[in-house]
Amino acid sequence: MKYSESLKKNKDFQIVYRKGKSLANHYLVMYLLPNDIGRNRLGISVSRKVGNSVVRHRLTRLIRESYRMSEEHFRRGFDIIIIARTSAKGKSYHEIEHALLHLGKLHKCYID
RNA sequence: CAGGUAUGACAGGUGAUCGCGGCUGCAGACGCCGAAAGGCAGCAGGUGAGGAAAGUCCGGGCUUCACAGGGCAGGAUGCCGGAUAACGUCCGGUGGAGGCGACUCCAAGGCCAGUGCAACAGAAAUAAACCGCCGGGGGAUGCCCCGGUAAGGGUGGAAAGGCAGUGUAAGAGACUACCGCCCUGCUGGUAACAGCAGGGGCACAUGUAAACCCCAUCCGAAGCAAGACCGGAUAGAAGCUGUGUGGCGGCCCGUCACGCUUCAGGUUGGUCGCUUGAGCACAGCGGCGACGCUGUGCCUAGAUAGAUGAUUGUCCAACGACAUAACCCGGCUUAUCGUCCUGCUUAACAC
Repeated sequence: MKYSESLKKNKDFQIVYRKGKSLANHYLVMYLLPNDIGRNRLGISVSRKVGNSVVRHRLTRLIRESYRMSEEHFRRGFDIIIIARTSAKGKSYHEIEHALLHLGKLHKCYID
């Protein structure tokens, strides 16, 4: 992705969980923490409770794709973690995308 | 035709746009990141999950522990022969069970080595007389006593081989024929076993060994977070001192190495292992078959928070099931929307 990379280390996840702001809707939870590298780092978490490996992979792909398609609308310089909730299981791309953008607007990091 | 049965194949196709992981080339260049080891951005080309990738139930390779040793304990397997690297898998047989049949199923060694267990019911459960039957004695009606009897009744998963006859007071392998069982011999078969002949009257007498156990065969352990290498950082304090600690799954030996234990703190980045392999395809030969041999051709994911997706057009049997490689193979088991090929079979029902 052009302006973003993925959040990998467990330690970074812990920091965002502890210090970041969180907002949620029916399908997703979003944690947000400003960083100082001028780029966004995206982490996606889908717990085993949601489903088996195939279900979890599909959800991460849908979330990543939704973010990628509207990447230029997000403000830069944040660590973002998206958590899929159990109700997101089996939902289509459009539903997931809608939920993600809704959260972005709530966090005021999404600009039309 | 329809049903059944066995085996095999496929697992949405295709176009456009956007996007992702390896690989090769440009390129041992230039640039960038990093303390270093090392790594990365760009363009082009090509490539990129399954029949079960799953469960992790077996077996093997590989790696390290000492190239892995002795004994005990423990575990696994269990008709015979073969295949294989190996197996608890597969193939071909034997025996048993089911089905009209094609065919399917099987934890299929040993309770005349020993020990244990067998609820309830039943008179009695490894031991037998409740009813009945028969004989004798007593009493007078519907019974009592003694003895014989396992053919009959009843209980049970199982009651001293079955059935028919002879026999008898009534009965009984007490005796006889047939069947079964056990023993011996012969014939066929590599063998499991089958067939035939002769003998034993049949035993300390039932079942259970997914009860202990016995017999035979096999098994060292831990796992790719295995392990090898490169680079960086670091801080100690207290205690114990040998019949000590660890390598080595449990115990005893044996053997090798070494100070050890507790508390506190810090670092935890990179490369390799990582895909050429008991590999795949085709042809020929050998074998009933599993499979083997030979020849020719091919290279077909390799991530490390983890790549196959999204949008849309179109086609089909039309919301396309189950389910995502993580060191690699051989199996087993379980999940699954459906579609199709081929062999074989058909009693009853329908035509």
